[in-house]
Amino acid sequence: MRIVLDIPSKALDLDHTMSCGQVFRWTKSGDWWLGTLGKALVRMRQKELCLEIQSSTPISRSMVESYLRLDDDLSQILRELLKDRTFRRVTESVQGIRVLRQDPWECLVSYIISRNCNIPMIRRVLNNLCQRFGEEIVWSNHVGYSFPTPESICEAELLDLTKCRFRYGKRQALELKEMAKLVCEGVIDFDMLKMMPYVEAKATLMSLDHGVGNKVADCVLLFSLEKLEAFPVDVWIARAVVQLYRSHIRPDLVRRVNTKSPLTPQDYRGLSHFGRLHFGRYAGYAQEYLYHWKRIQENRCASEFA
DNA sequence: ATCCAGGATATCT
DNA sequence: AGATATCATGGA
Repeated sequence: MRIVLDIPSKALDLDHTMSCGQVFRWTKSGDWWLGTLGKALVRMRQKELCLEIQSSTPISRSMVESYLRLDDDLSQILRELLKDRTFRRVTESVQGIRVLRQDPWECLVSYIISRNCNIPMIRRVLNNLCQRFGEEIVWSNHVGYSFPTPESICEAELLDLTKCRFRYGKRQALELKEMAKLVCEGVIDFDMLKMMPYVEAKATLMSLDHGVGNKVADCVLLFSLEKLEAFPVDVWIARAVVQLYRSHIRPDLVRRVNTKSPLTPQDYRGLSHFGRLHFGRYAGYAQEYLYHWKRIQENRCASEFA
């Protein structure tokens, strides 16, 4: 399959999009990115304005276009964000990032696991999880694993889950099992969450009380539940915002970020609220550009994807 | 050795 | 409401 990206609204930089820390399971070998979409093992590569896609089993063009959010008019989104002159500095070095439309269950699990971890570790743990509880997919010389279904996690033994070596072992194994159960029972209904307004959907996710706080909720909302106004805040975003928008941020918060003291819940609300207010309905897009820009600046993206 | 990474939560005051 | 302790991996 080929997708031609010959108009600005369809602009894309596959490398930046795959490596900017929103997804964790894609790997790059040569110029091909290899990953899974549903139960298909997929590889894609970009040459200038042409995207080439191959898969182990047939997948539809609309499935790929949806995943890459090619339905978003990127030139229009950036036109809105670039009304802020400061943001231009960011897009001088980072271009073509798209927020991906992830599967909500995979996204939820990924960000529950992500707590207090760096990206290589998140990748390792997720791979452990998929190898143990997903389905093996063999495709010529490639081997991959589909993401475990909620049912498979629901039925998993706690001891087997902990073998995935989560950051917070047994505690997170329990959280995943509880979440899987709620999804299986229909208590968590991702289609409902997609239809709710941002604030309501976020409150619903956080009220479940199984490892979803402010940050995880915002990531899941942005990356899988159509809330492009969500503005997740981690240490990198805090540093980027303090560096670029210092005058908008309370001095004591600036000092705490600069001294690398832990972010309090109020700090989170302050920074996330600033993001949504300042960048508007596409704050989540701005967030991804800021995040990747700051990590490149601090030299933290050195090839973690082999 | 110490510090740090896409934090959340229970338990204090 | 706000501060604090706890959870407990693995790389630099």
